[in-house]
Amino acid sequence: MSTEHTGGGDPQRTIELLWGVPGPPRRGPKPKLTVAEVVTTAIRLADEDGLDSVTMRRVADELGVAPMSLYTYVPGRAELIDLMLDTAHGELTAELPGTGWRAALAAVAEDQWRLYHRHPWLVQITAGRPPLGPHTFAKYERELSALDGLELDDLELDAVVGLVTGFVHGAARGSVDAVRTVRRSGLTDAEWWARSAPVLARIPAAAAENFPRASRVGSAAGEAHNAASDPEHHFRFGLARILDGIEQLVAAR
Amino acid sequence: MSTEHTGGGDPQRTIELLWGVPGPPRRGPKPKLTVAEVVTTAIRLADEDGLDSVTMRRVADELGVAPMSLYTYVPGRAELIDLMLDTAHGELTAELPGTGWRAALAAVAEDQWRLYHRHPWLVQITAGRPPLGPHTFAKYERELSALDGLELDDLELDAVVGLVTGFVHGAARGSVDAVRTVRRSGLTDAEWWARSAPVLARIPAAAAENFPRASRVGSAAGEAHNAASDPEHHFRFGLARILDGIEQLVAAR
DNA sequence: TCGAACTCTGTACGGAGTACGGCAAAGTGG
DNA sequence: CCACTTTGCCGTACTCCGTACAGAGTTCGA
Repeated sequence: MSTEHTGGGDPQRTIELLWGVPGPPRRGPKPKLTVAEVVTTAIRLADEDGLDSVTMRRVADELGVAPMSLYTYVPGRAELIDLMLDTAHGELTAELPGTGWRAALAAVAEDQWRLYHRHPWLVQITAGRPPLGPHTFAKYERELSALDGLELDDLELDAVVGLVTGFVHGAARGSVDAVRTVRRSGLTDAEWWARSAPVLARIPAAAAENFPRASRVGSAAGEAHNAASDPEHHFRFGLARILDGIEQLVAAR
Repeated sequence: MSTEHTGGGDPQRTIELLWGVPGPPRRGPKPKLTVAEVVTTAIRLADEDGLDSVTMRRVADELGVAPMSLYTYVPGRAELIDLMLDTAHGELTAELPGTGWRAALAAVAEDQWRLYHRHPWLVQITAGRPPLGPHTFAKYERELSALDGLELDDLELDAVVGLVTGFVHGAARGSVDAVRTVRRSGLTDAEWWARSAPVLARIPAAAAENFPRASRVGSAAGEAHNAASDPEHHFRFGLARILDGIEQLVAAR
Protein backbone atom coordinates (compact mmCIF):
# COMPACT_ATOMS: atom_id res chain seq x y z
CA MET A 1 0.00 0.00 0.00
CA SER A 2 1.76 3.13 -1.07
CA THR A 3 0.99 6.75 -1.50
CA GLU A 4 2.34 8.18 -4.69
CA HIS A 5 3.39 11.73 -5.24
CA THR A 6 2.66 13.85 -8.24
CA GLY A 7 5.22 15.85 -10.11
CA GLY A 8 7.91 13.23 -9.96
CA GLY A 9 9.52 13.81 -13.32
CA ASP A 10 10.64 16.37 -15.80
CA PRO A 11 7.98 19.11 -15.84
CA GLN A 12 8.20 19.78 -19.56
CA ARG A 13 7.75 16.22 -20.73
CA THR A 14 4.98 15.64 -18.19
CA ILE A 15 3.01 18.69 -19.29
CA GLU A 16 3.33 17.73 -22.93
CA LEU A 17 2.04 14.27 -22.15
CA LEU A 18 -0.86 15.66 -20.15
CA TRP A 19 -1.99 17.85 -23.01
CA GLY A 20 -1.20 15.30 -25.68
CA VAL A 21 1.30 17.44 -27.54
CA PRO A 22 2.13 15.43 -30.69
CA GLY A 23 5.87 15.96 -30.91
CA PRO A 24 8.10 15.84 -34.02
CA PRO A 25 7.14 13.76 -37.07
CA ARG A 26 7.46 10.05 -36.45
CA ARG A 27 10.04 8.13 -38.37
CA GLY A 28 10.52 4.62 -37.01
CA PRO A 29 8.15 1.69 -36.75
CA LYS A 30 4.51 2.30 -35.89
CA PRO A 31 3.80 2.23 -32.17
CA LYS A 32 1.73 -0.72 -31.01
CA LEU A 33 0.00 1.34 -28.35
CA THR A 34 -0.97 4.86 -27.43
CA VAL A 35 -0.39 6.76 -24.23
CA ALA A 36 -4.14 6.74 -23.65
CA GLU A 37 -4.23 2.95 -23.81
CA VAL A 38 -1.48 2.70 -21.25
CA VAL A 39 -3.24 5.13 -18.93
CA THR A 40 -6.67 3.55 -19.17
CA THR A 41 -5.20 0.11 -18.61
CA ALA A 42 -3.39 1.38 -15.54
CA ILE A 43 -6.62 2.94 -14.27
CA ARG A 44 -8.52 -0.28 -14.79
CA LEU A 45 -5.90 -2.21 -12.86
CA ALA A 46 -5.98 0.34 -10.06
CA ASP A 47 -9.76 0.24 -9.90
CA GLU A 48 -9.71 -3.52 -9.60
CA ASP A 49 -6.73 -4.23 -7.39
CA GLY A 50 -5.48 -0.93 -6.00
CA LEU A 51 -2.63 1.36 -6.89
CA ASP A 52 -0.05 -1.13 -5.71
CA SER A 53 -0.99 -3.47 -8.51
CA VAL A 54 -0.15 -0.78 -11.04
CA THR A 55 3.39 -1.97 -11.64
CA MET A 56 5.16 -1.48 -14.90
CA ARG A 57 5.36 -5.23 -15.31
CA ARG A 58 1.67 -5.76 -14.68
CA VAL A 59 0.51 -2.97 -16.96
CA ALA A 60 2.80 -4.26 -19.68
CA ASP A 61 1.50 -7.79 -19.21
CA GLU A 62 -2.05 -6.56 -19.53
CA LEU A 63 -1.19 -4.83 -22.78
CA GLY A 64 0.75 -7.75 -24.19
CA VAL A 65 4.11 -6.00 -24.36
CA ALA A 66 7.37 -6.28 -22.49
CA PRO A 67 7.79 -4.11 -19.38
CA MET A 68 10.45 -1.91 -20.87
CA SER A 69 8.25 -1.04 -23.84
CA LEU A 70 6.13 1.17 -21.62
CA TYR A 71 9.04 3.54 -21.25
CA THR A 72 8.52 4.46 -24.88
CA TYR A 73 5.19 6.02 -23.97
CA VAL A 74 5.77 7.27 -20.46
CA PRO A 75 9.01 8.40 -18.80
CA GLY A 76 8.34 6.37 -15.70
CA ARG A 77 5.82 5.24 -13.16
CA ALA A 78 5.53 8.67 -11.51
CA GLU A 79 4.42 10.32 -14.72
CA LEU A 80 2.00 7.49 -15.41
CA ILE A 81 0.32 8.22 -12.11
CA ASP A 82 0.14 11.92 -12.94
CA LEU A 83 -1.65 10.96 -16.14
CA MET A 84 -4.03 8.66 -14.29
CA LEU A 85 -4.90 11.44 -11.86
CA ASP A 86 -5.62 14.02 -14.51
CA THR A 87 -7.67 11.52 -16.48
CA ALA A 88 -9.80 10.69 -13.45
CA HIS A 89 -10.41 14.38 -12.84
CA GLY A 90 -11.98 14.39 -16.28
CA GLU A 91 -15.00 12.63 -14.81
CA LEU A 92 -15.97 15.69 -12.79
CA THR A 93 -18.14 17.43 -15.34
CA ALA A 94 -21.68 17.37 -13.92
CA GLU A 95 -23.46 20.70 -13.98
CA LEU A 96 -23.52 22.45 -10.62
CA PRO A 97 -26.91 23.47 -9.22
CA GLY A 98 -27.75 27.14 -9.72
CA THR A 99 -29.51 27.46 -6.41
CA GLY A 100 -26.82 29.30 -4.50
CA TRP A 101 -23.22 28.82 -3.47
CA ARG A 102 -23.97 26.45 -0.62
CA ALA A 103 -25.76 23.92 -2.79
CA ALA A 104 -23.08 24.27 -5.45
CA LEU A 105 -20.25 23.74 -3.00
CA ALA A 106 -22.03 20.77 -1.48
CA ALA A 107 -22.38 19.31 -4.97
CA VAL A 108 -18.66 19.80 -5.55
CA ALA A 109 -17.98 17.86 -2.37
CA GLU A 110 -20.46 15.09 -3.13
CA ASP A 111 -19.15 14.65 -6.67
CA GLN A 112 -15.61 14.36 -5.41
CA TRP A 113 -16.71 11.94 -2.68
CA ARG A 114 -18.31 9.70 -5.29
CA LEU A 115 -15.34 9.99 -7.64
CA TYR A 116 -13.02 8.82 -4.87
CA HIS A 117 -15.22 5.83 -4.27
CA ARG A 118 -15.37 4.99 -7.96
CA HIS A 119 -11.57 5.18 -8.07
CA PRO A 120 -10.37 4.37 -4.55
CA TRP A 121 -6.74 4.66 -5.59
CA LEU A 122 -7.22 8.41 -5.94
CA VAL A 123 -7.06 8.87 -2.19
CA GLN A 124 -3.58 7.39 -2.18
CA ILE A 125 -2.22 10.21 -4.31
CA THR A 126 -1.11 13.40 -2.64
CA ALA A 127 -0.86 16.23 -5.10
CA GLY A 128 2.08 18.14 -3.69
CA ARG A 129 2.39 19.82 -7.02
CA PRO A 130 -0.79 19.22 -8.95
CA PRO A 131 -0.46 17.79 -12.44
CA LEU A 132 -0.93 20.74 -14.78
CA GLY A 133 -3.31 18.87 -17.04
CA PRO A 134 -6.52 19.92 -18.74
CA HIS A 135 -8.88 18.06 -16.45
CA THR A 136 -7.20 19.20 -13.27
CA PHE A 137 -7.46 22.77 -14.50
CA ALA A 138 -11.11 22.22 -15.34
CA LYS A 139 -11.73 20.76 -11.90
CA TYR A 140 -10.33 23.84 -10.19
CA GLU A 141 -12.29 26.12 -12.50
CA ARG A 142 -15.49 24.25 -11.75
CA GLU A 143 -14.90 24.42 -8.02
CA LEU A 144 -14.32 28.16 -8.18
CA SER A 145 -17.44 28.64 -10.26
CA ALA A 146 -19.47 27.38 -7.31
CA LEU A 147 -18.54 30.58 -5.51
CA ASP A 148 -19.39 32.97 -8.34
CA GLY A 149 -20.92 36.20 -7.13
CA LEU A 150 -19.67 35.97 -3.57
CA GLU A 151 -17.84 38.92 -2.07
CA LEU A 152 -14.65 37.04 -1.32
CA ASP A 153 -11.25 38.04 -2.56
CA ASP A 154 -9.14 35.70 -4.63
CA LEU A 155 -7.12 34.39 -1.70
CA GLU A 156 -10.28 33.56 0.19
CA LEU A 157 -11.74 31.81 -2.83
CA ASP A 158 -8.65 29.65 -3.09
CA ALA A 159 -8.68 28.89 0.61
CA VAL A 160 -12.36 27.96 0.65
CA VAL A 161 -12.01 25.62 -2.29
CA GLY A 162 -8.89 24.12 -0.77
CA LEU A 163 -10.63 23.60 2.53
CA VAL A 164 -13.56 21.75 1.03
CA THR A 165 -11.59 19.57 -1.39
CA GLY A 166 -9.00 18.82 1.25
CA PHE A 167 -11.69 17.79 3.66
CA VAL A 168 -13.33 15.49 1.12
CA HIS A 169 -9.98 13.93 0.37
CA GLY A 170 -9.40 13.14 4.02
CA ALA A 171 -12.90 11.85 4.62
CA ALA A 172 -12.80 9.68 1.52
CA ARG A 173 -9.43 8.35 2.53
CA GLY A 174 -10.95 7.17 5.77
CA SER A 175 -13.84 5.57 4.00
CA VAL A 176 -11.77 3.86 1.35
CA ASP A 177 -9.16 2.71 3.83
CA ALA A 178 -11.84 1.15 6.00
CA VAL A 179 -12.97 -1.03 3.12
CA ARG A 180 -9.42 -1.81 2.15
CA THR A 181 -8.48 -2.78 5.67
CA VAL A 182 -11.34 -5.26 5.86
CA ARG A 183 -10.30 -6.82 2.57
CA ARG A 184 -6.64 -6.90 3.39
CA SER A 185 -6.92 -8.25 6.88
CA GLY A 186 -9.82 -10.60 6.19
CA LEU A 187 -11.40 -9.31 9.40
CA THR A 188 -14.47 -7.12 9.64
CA ASP A 189 -14.34 -4.31 12.16
CA ALA A 190 -16.55 -6.34 14.47
CA GLU A 191 -14.31 -9.41 14.22
CA TRP A 192 -11.23 -7.31 14.72
CA TRP A 193 -12.69 -5.75 17.84
CA ALA A 194 -13.90 -9.11 19.12
CA ARG A 195 -10.34 -10.31 18.88
CA SER A 196 -8.75 -7.19 20.32
CA ALA A 197 -11.05 -6.41 23.24
CA PRO A 198 -10.27 -9.49 25.34
CA VAL A 199 -6.56 -8.91 24.97
CA LEU A 200 -6.99 -5.32 26.01
CA ALA A 201 -9.15 -6.33 28.97
CA ARG A 202 -6.27 -8.32 30.38
CA ILE A 203 -4.05 -5.24 30.55
CA PRO A 204 -4.59 -3.33 33.81
CA ALA A 205 -3.19 -0.06 32.51
CA ALA A 206 -5.81 -0.03 29.77
CA ALA A 207 -8.70 -0.03 32.21
CA ALA A 208 -11.65 2.21 31.45
CA GLU A 209 -11.05 4.28 34.60
CA ASN A 210 -7.82 5.56 33.11
CA PHE A 211 -9.57 6.79 29.97
CA PRO A 212 -13.09 7.61 31.10
CA ARG A 213 -14.15 9.83 28.20
CA ALA A 214 -12.43 7.76 25.56
CA SER A 215 -13.96 4.50 26.66
CA ARG A 216 -17.45 5.98 27.00
CA VAL A 217 -17.46 7.85 23.71
CA GLY A 218 -15.53 5.16 21.92
CA SER A 219 -17.96 2.42 22.81
CA ALA A 220 -20.97 4.64 22.11
CA ALA A 221 -19.64 5.42 18.65
CA GLY A 222 -18.72 1.81 18.08
CA GLU A 223 -22.20 0.61 18.92
CA ALA A 224 -23.96 3.30 16.89
CA HIS A 225 -21.93 2.72 13.77
CA ASN A 226 -21.42 -0.98 14.27
CA ALA A 227 -17.76 -0.35 13.48
CA ALA A 228 -14.72 1.50 14.76
CA SER A 229 -16.00 4.51 12.84
CA ASP A 230 -18.57 5.46 10.25
CA PRO A 231 -16.83 7.36 7.44
CA GLU A 232 -20.02 8.33 5.68
CA HIS A 233 -21.41 9.87 8.84
CA HIS A 234 -18.17 11.72 9.47
CA PHE A 235 -18.28 13.06 5.93
CA ARG A 236 -21.83 14.43 6.20
CA PHE A 237 -21.23 15.82 9.67
CA GLY A 238 -17.94 17.48 8.77
CA LEU A 239 -19.22 18.94 5.53
CA ALA A 240 -22.18 20.52 7.31
CA ARG A 241 -19.89 22.12 9.91
CA ILE A 242 -17.50 23.42 7.26
CA LEU A 243 -20.28 24.90 5.16
CA ASP A 244 -21.66 26.54 8.30
CA GLY A 245 -18.25 28.02 8.95
CA ILE A 246 -17.93 29.33 5.42
CA GLU A 247 -21.42 30.76 5.67
CA GLN A 248 -20.30 32.89 8.59
CA LEU A 249 -17.42 34.22 6.56
CA VAL A 250 -19.73 35.05 3.69
CA ALA A 251 -22.32 36.64 5.97
CA ALA A 252 -19.66 38.90 7.49
CA ARG A 253 -19.44 40.74 4.17
CA MET B 1 7.43 7.50 -0.77
CA SER B 2 4.85 5.23 0.73
CA THR B 3 1.90 5.43 2.99
CA GLU B 4 1.80 2.75 5.58
CA HIS B 5 -1.29 1.31 7.16
CA THR B 6 -1.79 0.51 10.76
CA GLY B 7 -3.15 -2.75 12.04
CA GLY B 8 -1.23 -4.90 9.63
CA GLY B 9 -0.51 -7.83 11.87
CA ASP B 10 -1.91 -10.13 14.49
CA PRO B 11 -3.98 -7.95 16.85
CA GLN B 12 -3.02 -9.83 20.01
CA ARG B 13 0.71 -9.68 19.57
CA THR B 14 0.55 -6.06 18.47
CA ILE B 15 -1.44 -4.99 21.51
CA GLU B 16 0.91 -6.79 23.84
CA LEU B 17 3.86 -5.05 22.23
CA LEU B 18 2.15 -1.68 22.49
CA TRP B 19 1.55 -2.07 26.20
CA GLY B 20 4.86 -3.76 26.88
CA VAL B 21 3.39 -6.98 28.20
CA PRO B 22 6.41 -8.97 29.42
CA GLY B 23 5.54 -12.44 28.14
CA PRO B 24 6.63 -15.81 29.51
CA PRO B 25 9.91 -16.19 31.45
CA ARG B 26 12.95 -15.88 29.25
CA ARG B 27 15.14 -18.87 28.79
CA GLY B 28 17.64 -18.39 25.97
CA PRO B 29 20.52 -15.97 25.59
CA LYS B 30 20.08 -12.39 26.76
CA PRO B 31 18.66 -10.14 24.04
CA LYS B 32 21.10 -7.58 22.69
CA LEU B 33 18.36 -5.02 22.25
CA THR B 34 14.95 -3.99 23.49
CA VAL B 35 11.79 -3.24 21.57
CA ALA B 36 12.09 0.37 22.67
CA GLU B 37 15.56 0.65 21.14
CA VAL B 38 14.29 -0.70 17.86
CA VAL B 39 11.38 1.73 17.85
CA THR B 40 13.37 4.82 18.76
CA THR B 41 15.99 3.99 16.16
CA ALA B 42 13.29 3.61 13.54
CA ILE B 43 11.79 6.95 14.59
CA ARG B 44 15.17 8.65 14.36
CA LEU B 45 15.69 7.28 10.88
CA ALA B 46 12.22 8.39 9.83
CA ASP B 47 12.76 11.87 11.25
CA GLU B 48 15.98 12.22 9.30
CA ASP B 49 15.25 10.56 5.99
CA GLY B 50 11.53 9.81 5.84
CA LEU B 51 9.48 6.71 6.38
CA ASP B 52 10.84 5.08 3.24
CA SER B 53 14.26 4.87 4.82
CA VAL B 54 12.84 2.80 7.65
CA THR B 55 13.68 -0.55 6.10
CA MET B 56 14.39 -3.58 8.18
CA ARG B 57 17.89 -3.67 6.76
CA ARG B 58 18.60 -0.06 7.57
CA VAL B 59 17.25 -0.21 11.10
CA ALA B 60 19.24 -3.37 11.73
CA ASP B 61 22.38 -1.76 10.32
CA GLU B 62 21.91 1.22 12.60
CA LEU B 63 21.64 -1.11 15.58
CA GLY B 64 24.57 -3.26 14.58
CA VAL B 65 22.62 -6.48 14.09
CA ALA B 66 21.61 -8.57 11.13
CA PRO B 67 18.31 -7.70 9.48
CA MET B 68 16.57 -10.88 10.52
CA SER B 69 17.38 -10.26 14.17
CA LEU B 70 14.75 -7.55 14.28
CA TYR B 71 12.08 -10.17 13.82
CA THR B 72 12.89 -11.36 17.32
CA TYR B 73 11.57 -8.09 18.69
CA VAL B 74 8.88 -7.16 16.23
CA PRO B 75 6.70 -9.43 14.07
CA GLY B 76 7.34 -7.33 10.98
CA ARG B 77 7.56 -3.89 9.52
CA ALA B 78 3.84 -3.15 9.86
CA GLU B 79 3.90 -3.69 13.61
CA LEU B 80 7.04 -1.60 13.92
CA ILE B 81 5.20 1.30 12.33
CA ASP B 82 2.27 0.83 14.72
CA LEU B 83 4.74 1.11 17.57
CA MET B 84 6.34 4.21 16.07
CA LEU B 85 2.94 5.85 15.75
CA ASP B 86 1.86 5.16 19.29
CA THR B 87 5.22 6.32 20.61
CA ALA B 88 4.95 9.62 18.74
CA HIS B 89 1.47 10.15 20.15
CA GLY B 90 3.15 10.06 23.53
CA GLU B 91 4.50 13.53 22.87
CA LEU B 92 1.04 15.05 23.04
CA THR B 93 0.85 15.76 26.74
CA ALA B 94 0.78 19.55 27.11
CA GLU B 95 -1.94 20.87 29.37
CA LEU B 96 -4.92 22.29 27.51
CA PRO B 97 -5.95 25.86 28.28
CA GLY B 98 -8.90 26.14 30.69
CA THR B 99 -10.35 29.14 28.93
CA GLY B 100 -13.18 27.44 27.11
CA TRP B 101 -13.67 24.70 24.55
CA ARG B 102 -12.67 26.79 21.56
CA ALA B 103 -9.25 27.61 22.93
CA ALA B 104 -8.80 24.02 24.05
CA LEU B 105 -9.76 22.60 20.68
CA ALA B 106 -7.51 25.08 18.92
CA ALA B 107 -4.67 23.96 21.17
CA VAL B 108 -5.37 20.34 20.26
CA ALA B 109 -5.09 21.27 16.61
CA GLU B 110 -1.95 23.35 17.05
CA ASP B 111 -0.21 20.66 19.08
CA GLN B 112 -0.98 18.07 16.46
CA TRP B 113 0.17 20.42 13.71
CA ARG B 114 3.50 20.86 15.44
CA LEU B 115 3.84 17.16 16.18
CA TYR B 116 3.39 16.38 12.49
CA HIS B 117 6.12 18.83 11.62
CA ARG B 118 8.47 17.39 14.22
CA HIS B 119 7.82 13.93 12.78
CA PRO B 120 6.87 14.44 9.15
CA TRP B 121 6.55 10.72 8.55
CA LEU B 122 3.40 10.73 10.70
CA VAL B 123 1.38 12.21 7.86
CA GLN B 124 2.24 9.18 5.72
CA ILE B 125 0.44 6.84 8.09
CA THR B 126 -3.27 6.36 7.72
CA ALA B 127 -4.76 4.85 10.83
CA GLY B 128 -7.52 2.73 9.34
CA ARG B 129 -7.63 0.86 12.58
CA PRO B 130 -5.84 2.91 15.18
CA PRO B 131 -3.11 1.19 17.16
CA LEU B 132 -4.69 0.37 20.52
CA GLY B 133 -1.73 1.63 22.48
CA PRO B 134 -1.49 3.71 25.64
CA HIS B 135 -0.50 6.96 24.00
CA THR B 136 -3.09 6.75 21.28
CA PHE B 137 -5.74 6.19 23.94
CA ALA B 138 -4.39 9.13 25.90
CA LYS B 139 -4.45 11.29 22.79
CA TYR B 140 -8.15 10.57 22.22
CA GLU B 141 -8.93 11.14 25.88
CA ARG B 142 -7.14 14.47 25.80
CA GLU B 143 -8.97 15.58 22.67
CA LEU B 144 -12.32 14.72 24.21
CA SER B 145 -11.45 16.56 27.40
CA ALA B 146 -11.28 19.76 25.35
CA LEU B 147 -15.06 19.49 24.96
CA ASP B 148 -15.85 18.84 28.62
CA GLY B 149 -19.06 20.49 29.72
CA LEU B 150 -20.53 20.95 26.27
CA GLU B 151 -24.05 19.77 25.62
CA LEU B 152 -23.13 17.38 22.85
CA ASP B 153 -23.98 13.70 22.83
CA ASP B 154 -21.28 11.08 22.54
CA LEU B 155 -21.65 10.66 18.80
CA GLU B 156 -21.26 14.37 18.26
CA LEU B 157 -18.21 14.49 20.50
CA ASP B 158 -16.61 11.75 18.44
CA ALA B 159 -17.50 13.46 15.19
CA VAL B 160 -16.18 16.84 16.32
CA VAL B 161 -12.88 15.41 17.46
CA GLY B 162 -12.61 13.38 14.27
CA LEU B 163 -13.32 16.43 12.16
CA VAL B 164 -10.61 18.52 13.78
CA THR B 165 -7.92 15.87 13.89
CA GLY B 166 -8.71 14.74 10.37
CA PHE B 167 -8.45 18.29 9.15
CA VAL B 168 -5.09 18.80 10.84
CA HIS B 169 -3.83 15.58 9.32
CA GLY B 170 -4.78 16.73 5.83
CA ALA B 171 -3.40 20.22 6.28
CA ALA B 172 -0.15 18.92 7.73
CA ARG B 173 0.16 16.43 4.91
CA GLY B 174 0.04 19.31 2.48
CA SER B 175 2.62 21.24 4.41
CA VAL B 176 5.00 18.35 4.87
CA ASP B 177 4.61 17.19 1.30
CA ALA B 178 5.46 20.64 0.03
CA VAL B 179 8.78 20.55 1.86
CA ARG B 180 9.42 16.99 0.77
CA THR B 181 8.66 17.79 -2.85
CA VAL B 182 11.20 20.59 -2.86
CA ARG B 183 13.84 18.32 -1.37
CA ARG B 184 13.10 15.41 -3.62
CA SER B 185 12.85 17.33 -6.86
CA GLY B 186 15.65 19.77 -6.09
CA LEU B 187 13.36 22.50 -7.37
CA THR B 188 11.71 25.21 -5.29
CA ASP B 189 8.12 26.01 -6.11
CA ALA B 190 9.27 29.15 -7.89
CA GLU B 191 11.81 27.28 -9.99
CA TRP B 192 9.30 24.58 -10.78
CA TRP B 193 6.79 27.14 -11.94
CA ALA B 194 9.42 29.04 -13.91
CA ARG B 195 10.10 25.83 -15.77
CA SER B 196 6.47 24.83 -16.22
CA ALA B 197 4.86 28.12 -17.19
CA PRO B 198 6.63 28.57 -20.55
CA VAL B 199 5.76 25.04 -21.58
CA LEU B 200 2.16 25.65 -20.65
CA ALA B 201 2.12 28.94 -22.51
CA ARG B 202 2.92 27.15 -25.74
CA ILE B 203 -0.23 25.02 -25.46
CA PRO B 204 -3.23 26.80 -26.98
CA ALA B 205 -5.81 24.72 -25.11
CA ALA B 206 -4.33 25.85 -21.80
CA ALA B 207 -4.98 29.53 -22.52
CA ALA B 208 -6.26 31.67 -19.68
CA GLU B 209 -9.54 32.36 -21.53
CA ASN B 210 -10.49 28.72 -21.16
CA PHE B 211 -10.03 28.82 -17.40
CA PRO B 212 -10.75 32.41 -16.43
CA ARG B 213 -11.39 31.92 -12.72
CA ALA B 214 -8.65 29.35 -12.26
CA SER B 215 -5.97 31.45 -13.90
CA ARG B 216 -6.98 34.61 -12.04
CA VAL B 217 -7.26 33.02 -8.61
CA GLY B 218 -4.34 30.70 -9.18
CA SER B 219 -1.94 33.47 -10.05
CA ALA B 220 -3.22 35.68 -7.25
CA ALA B 221 -2.65 32.91 -4.73
CA GLY B 222 0.71 32.09 -6.27
CA GLU B 223 1.91 35.68 -5.97
CA ALA B 224 0.59 36.16 -2.45
CA HIS B 225 2.16 33.01 -1.08
CA ASN B 226 5.18 33.05 -3.33
CA ALA B 227 4.49 29.38 -3.99
CA ALA B 228 1.89 27.08 -5.47
CA SER B 229 0.16 27.17 -2.11
CA ASP B 230 0.74 28.24 1.46
CA PRO B 231 -0.02 25.31 3.76
CA GLU B 232 0.31 27.33 6.93
CA HIS B 233 -2.21 29.85 5.72
CA HIS B 234 -4.60 27.11 4.65
CA PHE B 235 -4.27 25.53 8.07
CA ARG B 236 -5.13 28.72 9.98
CA PHE B 237 -7.93 29.63 7.60
CA GLY B 238 -9.49 26.18 7.64
CA LEU B 239 -9.23 25.77 11.38
CA ALA B 240 -10.99 29.09 11.93
CA ARG B 241 -13.85 28.08 9.61
CA ILE B 242 -14.21 24.69 11.25
CA LEU B 243 -14.26 26.14 14.76
CA ASP B 244 -16.88 28.62 13.58
CA GLY B 245 -18.95 25.75 12.27
CA ILE B 246 -18.66 23.82 15.50
CA GLU B 247 -19.56 26.95 17.43
CA GLN B 248 -22.86 27.09 15.59
CA LEU B 249 -23.60 23.51 16.55
CA VAL B 250 -22.79 24.26 20.17
CA ALA B 251 -24.83 27.47 20.15
CA ALA B 252 -27.86 25.60 18.83
CA ARG B 253 -28.14 23.81 22.19
C1' DT C 1 24.20 -32.44 33.24
C1' DC C 2 21.26 -32.16 29.57
C1' DG C 3 17.50 -30.91 26.85
C1' DA C 4 14.39 -27.23 25.87
C1' DA C 5 13.82 -22.56 24.85
C1' DC C 6 15.40 -18.60 22.93
C1' DT C 7 18.49 -15.29 20.18
C1' DC C 8 20.94 -14.41 16.25
C1' DT C 9 22.21 -14.82 11.42
C1' DG C 10 23.44 -16.51 6.39
C1' DT C 11 21.16 -17.65 2.52
C1' DA C 12 17.62 -17.29 -0.61
C1' DC C 13 13.11 -16.20 -3.00
C1' DG C 14 10.08 -13.29 -5.41
C1' DG C 15 8.97 -8.80 -6.85
C1' DA C 16 9.78 -3.83 -7.60
C1' DG C 17 11.73 0.26 -10.92
C1' DT C 18 14.50 1.04 -14.57
C1' DA C 19 19.53 1.63 -17.03
C1' DC C 20 21.71 -0.16 -21.03
C1' DG C 21 22.44 -1.83 -25.45
C1' DG C 22 21.05 -4.39 -29.42
C1' DC C 23 17.70 -5.55 -33.08
C1' DA C 24 14.02 -4.54 -36.29
C1' DA C 25 10.95 -1.46 -38.76
C1' DA C 26 9.89 2.73 -41.20
C1' DG C 27 10.54 7.07 -43.26
C1' DT C 28 14.12 10.33 -45.84
C1' DG C 29 17.73 11.96 -49.03
C1' DG C 30 20.59 10.57 -52.74
C1' DC D 1 16.45 1.47 -55.08
C1' DC D 2 19.72 2.03 -51.61
C1' DA D 3 21.86 3.67 -47.56
C1' DC D 4 21.14 6.25 -43.31
C1' DT D 5 18.81 7.87 -39.49
C1' DT D 6 15.21 7.73 -36.39
C1' DT D 7 12.26 5.25 -33.54
C1' DG D 8 9.86 1.34 -31.22
C1' DC D 9 10.61 -2.86 -28.86
C1' DC D 10 12.68 -5.87 -25.53
C1' DG D 11 16.27 -9.33 -23.11
C1' DT D 12 19.30 -8.87 -19.56
C1' DA D 13 20.81 -7.20 -15.40
C1' DC D 14 21.42 -4.26 -11.22
C1' DT D 15 19.84 -2.70 -6.80
C1' DC D 16 16.77 -2.86 -3.06
C1' DC D 17 12.79 -4.47 -0.58
C1' DG D 18 10.27 -7.83 3.14
C1' DT D 19 10.81 -11.97 5.13
C1' DA D 20 10.72 -17.54 5.13
C1' DC D 21 13.68 -21.06 6.65
C1' DA D 22 17.06 -23.60 8.84
C1' DG D 23 21.05 -23.91 11.57
C1' DA D 24 24.26 -22.40 15.17
C1' DG D 25 25.16 -20.66 19.57
C1' DT D 26 23.58 -19.36 24.42
C1' DT D 27 21.21 -19.71 28.69
C1' DC D 28 18.15 -21.64 32.18
C1' DG D 29 15.13 -25.15 34.53
C1' DA D 30 14.74 -29.79 35.84
